Amino acid sequence: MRGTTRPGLKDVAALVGVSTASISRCINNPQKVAEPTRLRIQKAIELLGYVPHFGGRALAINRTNTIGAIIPSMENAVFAGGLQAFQEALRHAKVTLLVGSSNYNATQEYDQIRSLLSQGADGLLLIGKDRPKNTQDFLERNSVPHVLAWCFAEHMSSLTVGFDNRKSGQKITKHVIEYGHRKLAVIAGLREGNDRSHERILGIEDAVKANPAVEIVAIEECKYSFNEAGAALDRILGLGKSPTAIICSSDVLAVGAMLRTKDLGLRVPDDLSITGFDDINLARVVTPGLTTVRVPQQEMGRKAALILLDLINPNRSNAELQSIELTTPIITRGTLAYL
Amino acid sequence: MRGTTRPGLKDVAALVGVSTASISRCINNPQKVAEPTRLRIQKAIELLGYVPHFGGRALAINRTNTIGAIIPSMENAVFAGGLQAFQEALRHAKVTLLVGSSNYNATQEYDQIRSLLSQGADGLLLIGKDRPKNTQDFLERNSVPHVLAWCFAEHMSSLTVGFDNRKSGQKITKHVIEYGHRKLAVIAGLREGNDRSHERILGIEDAVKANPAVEIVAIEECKYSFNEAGAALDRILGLGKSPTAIICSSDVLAVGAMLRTKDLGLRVPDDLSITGFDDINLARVVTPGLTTVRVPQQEMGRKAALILLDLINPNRSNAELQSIELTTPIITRGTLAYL
DNA sequence: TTCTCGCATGCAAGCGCTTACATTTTTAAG
DNA sequence: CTTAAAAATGTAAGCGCTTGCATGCGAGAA
Repeated sequence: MRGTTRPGLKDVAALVGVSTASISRCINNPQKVAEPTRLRIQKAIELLGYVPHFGGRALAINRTNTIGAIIPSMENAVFAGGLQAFQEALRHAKVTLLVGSSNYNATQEYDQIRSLLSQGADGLLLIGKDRPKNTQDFLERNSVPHVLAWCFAEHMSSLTVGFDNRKSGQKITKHVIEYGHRKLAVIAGLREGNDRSHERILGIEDAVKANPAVEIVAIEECKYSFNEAGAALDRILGLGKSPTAIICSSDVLAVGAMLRTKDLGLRVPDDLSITGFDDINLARVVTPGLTTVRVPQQEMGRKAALILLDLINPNRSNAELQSIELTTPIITRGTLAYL
Repeated sequence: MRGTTRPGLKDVAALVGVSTASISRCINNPQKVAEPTRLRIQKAIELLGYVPHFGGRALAINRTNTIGAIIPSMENAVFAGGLQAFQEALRHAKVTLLVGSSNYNATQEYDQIRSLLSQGADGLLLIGKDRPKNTQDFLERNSVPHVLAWCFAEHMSSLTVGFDNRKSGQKITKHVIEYGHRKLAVIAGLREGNDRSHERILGIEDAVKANPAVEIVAIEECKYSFNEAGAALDRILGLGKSPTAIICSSDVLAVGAMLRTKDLGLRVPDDLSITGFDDINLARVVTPGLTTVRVPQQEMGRKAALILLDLINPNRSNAELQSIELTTPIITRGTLAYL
């Protein structure tokens, strides 16, 4: 806020006729101020529209009550949903949310981390667990309180709130295999610097290896957009290996593939089965409904917030906080056919 | 960042053997420091992992390089998309984004405004133009640099970047009427405290009034969720007035209504036409595709960011900034039938 | 009445950084 | 080599807020 100088503590103090200390106390420790004074002060604050100056406060208490979150993309509804829940939980604790997005790019993430910290973030929410050494080092050297969401790992220096991407990938694949599919193809997000995508693929491979009759005829990586997914589908079909099911590592990809099948005149699931991952609104809305893996976005957001709030709480109970593993149920709709 | 005390300007100064002023200058005005000194300082900064203390800096320069955005909900993809573009533009200017959400609630919005400002936001992005007097007053009295998106108004104390919701509502309705529909119903977001919804409804009424043969048989308001929209559809159909088209003030509502028609065994558009508003991914993905109004989310986000950056620029050209009006094309897909 | 104690309030010292101004060093002209 | 101007660096005064400590006050105990 620039331009006119806003009212400061001393303006309020002058108006009320007390010292600035009392005003400050009235704001931070109301019970330390006598009732009548408190009321007069509150009235004056209201009247002047006084808002404490952030820098001053931050400098004095060395704390900003701000938490940063860096997500790969706001455009994917799955992160937006998690972020919404995260923010909601922070709001209740009067903590503000700083947001950055990394575009699935490690360097951008590193920059954003530095940026958010230099903006005074008391703690950080990050997505996923794999990051380059320099980023790791930075977090450790500065002992930045942080939690990782969208992943789960027990023995790690960071706390995590999420699910096991590999197991989840395995689970949906088993499910597809149980439906009788033997020739599978995969459309996944770019693995590079994206442990979620990477692990989901590993999980898919786990399930396939466990069953000699099953094979993966193609794995295509692409960006998270309908069109890219459509192109990936084209490449897969172009191979002529005729898979009966396409396992996608995200709903966006799955829906992109479905859209493309429609253009090609193929029917889902009669000609081709498709599964997704995330269970965002899209999955429910396409026809037929997308069989997918539900990711507990809200729960991750909310729980991550609680842990983070605890981590940055100056007088926190020294009880050790634990990583939290959540489950990822399979949501059965219509895109997966029995063979 | 808490815990270990981080290195400060004087630690760096001590290490290099110069005054803190030189360090500061080296960071903010490198050209004011002699080459060799500069190199030694940079090395020391790197070595210590020094990051300027946000509060101190903010206090000294009275600026945070932070901009706040308060959107009604992150869960609606239309805002998420706008926010993403907004953040992207800010990032290029090295400005950080603070986010709040209001849940379509004026009081929460007011709180968030205060909160973001007290977090030091230099400027604010808000959605829509109508807000209670206390909020307006607050913005003015503190002369908060801000821009309003998702709306357009020329003669207003605030700058706007968006489109005319009323005209857009009128336009889609005209379109529906041109398709031969005479009995219309409306499903809209709660008008209360939501000028976008309100104006869209007014626009719909404008179009209807212009044509005596056309009537609105029902207007139902509800929250932005599939289920609420479904319930609204039930109420409308329960009236027995058999409208031939439902105009929805948002894609989420339209898709919710479509989902419900499917459950009821009605066919869209054969039995009932439905139109949306926003043109988010959902609209493209449902079957049949949703005929809707495209809202230029990215463009609004990006342009709002540019204006805001200009507004908070301390040495800004005094060229008057203008509100920007964008167009909202109608996207024709399959949910609107010729009658 | 006098003394104590406790509560409400004021005083003033920083928190880490920037920057106008003062001082020193370097550069270049004569 | 002198000297003035320019460049580099140092000094120190805040920015607005919090908070330990000092002060003042009234109430209850002796």
